[in-house]
Amino acid sequence: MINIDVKNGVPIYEQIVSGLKQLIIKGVLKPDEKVPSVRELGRRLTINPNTIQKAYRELERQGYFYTVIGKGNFVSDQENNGNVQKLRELTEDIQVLIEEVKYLGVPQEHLINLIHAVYSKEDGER
Amino acid sequence: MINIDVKNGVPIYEQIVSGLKQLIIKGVLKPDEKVPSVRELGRRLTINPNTIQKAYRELERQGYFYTVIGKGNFVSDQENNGNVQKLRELTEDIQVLIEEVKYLGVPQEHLINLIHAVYSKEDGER
Amino acid sequence: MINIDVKNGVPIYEQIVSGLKQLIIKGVLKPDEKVPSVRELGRRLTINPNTIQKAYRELERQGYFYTVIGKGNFVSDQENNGNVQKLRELTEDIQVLIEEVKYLGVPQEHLINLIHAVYSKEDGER
Amino acid sequence: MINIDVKNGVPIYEQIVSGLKQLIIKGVLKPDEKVPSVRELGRRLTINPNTIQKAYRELERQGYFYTVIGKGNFVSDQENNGNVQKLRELTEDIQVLIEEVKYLGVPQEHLINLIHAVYSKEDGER
DNA sequence: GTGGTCTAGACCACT
DNA sequence: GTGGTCTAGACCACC
Repeated sequence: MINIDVKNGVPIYEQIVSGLKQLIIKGVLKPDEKVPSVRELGRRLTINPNTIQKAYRELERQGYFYTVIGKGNFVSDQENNGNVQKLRELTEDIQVLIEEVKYLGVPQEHLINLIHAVYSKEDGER
Repeated sequence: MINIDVKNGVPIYEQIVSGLKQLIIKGVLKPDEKVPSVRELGRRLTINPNTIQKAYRELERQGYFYTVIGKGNFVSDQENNGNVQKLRELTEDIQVLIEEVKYLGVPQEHLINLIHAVYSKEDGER
Repeated sequence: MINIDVKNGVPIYEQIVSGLKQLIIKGVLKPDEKVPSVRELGRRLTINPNTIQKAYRELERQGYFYTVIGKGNFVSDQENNGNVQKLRELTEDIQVLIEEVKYLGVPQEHLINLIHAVYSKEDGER
Repeated sequence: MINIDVKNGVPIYEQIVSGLKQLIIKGVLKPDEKVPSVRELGRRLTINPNTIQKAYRELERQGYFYTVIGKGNFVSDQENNGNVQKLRELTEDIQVLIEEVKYLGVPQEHLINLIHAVYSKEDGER
């Protein structure tokens, strides 16, 4: 489900965050679907549940999860998300990276192709 | 010159790295130009010179600086930098971000405009 | 474990780097084995942990270590290390030295014997 | 005559030392030949004569130069050099490097070929 | 003056 | 407990 690489220096909880985010973005996990419990996922990845817990809280903070006490964690629907703020940050990040690769000599066609590629990809089964 | 926020969680030396990288990319600092000495910049930002040192070594490692012992640090020329590896990583980062904003509902025209905007901007006087 | 000479001009952290590299090469430290923590080794050698840190980061950069935050440092497996660049540099270093001893009158048989000796040595229990 | 690269971090005086050593080893500079004065070489390389001076002193210490006061510096003849000590150090350096490339997977034939190549090369005009 | 190394001691993030 | 960051202050090598 998610690949964790303990050797690459990236904190494990962050790898879980981006891993789950990827699954949501690719459409593998769909809105209102239940995600595994912290203990369950901890057992599967042989990782301390505390670490999973931390990742889940972060995903909730970022608006990808919502928690129902006593029931578990679920994937948020992105429709009604006050995501203006997040979008601005992401766009800014993209811009900084674009400026960097431009400085390193990448032609803009290369980037446009990349965008086309991403947008023409159908997200699995979303 | 650079704005440092000591309490936003991002390590100070990383903020210096990205700050100076920005100045180089924007063309404010030009190839072979001398950058402030570690002590000088440390004084200006009221930050310990050791921290500046760490940032400078990182910039050297990434190919943006070169050091002449006893003289100072200088901006590298980007011409012949074996930057294939770095470019691949950057492109991958961009792709992940693009996928994320796509999921959040950003139309691809928006991104294409962003690219055009960046590429039509003339970098100061580079 | 490692002998440090603080007054021979060679930086302490470099002595630690080559010392540990030797232990790895000789097979005393094996892949995925944990190495002493920075504090622990600092205590043993009565050297500041920061200095050990610097050595460990260098070993990581050279591909001999990997770091798991919160767990410790471990010996890397050398299988898939993009070490082409490193190999070229090492070979060049060897060539320069060979030219130098040749000039000083060492017969080539002497060097060939040296190579045979090194290659017939079994590395401990690797 | 000698190429100095101020950008690569290697102290300039060391680059001069190895550069001149190379010229001697390759046979370009022959025993008892006079080498340029510190001021002359400093002018040619646009480098501070103090730095050249330091390099010359180091070459004298290593037995490659001898100084005649009031006349200048000359290339030593290697015959009557108490070079046992130096040879031992060089051989040890070579051995360490050989062990390292062996660990990285270089076959011993590769090294033997390297030796043959160096020894079959005729040193220009020595 | 410049960068490079080292120490002592402190605080934080990760597991 | 582990590594990662930061400070303050010191000494050395290089030019």
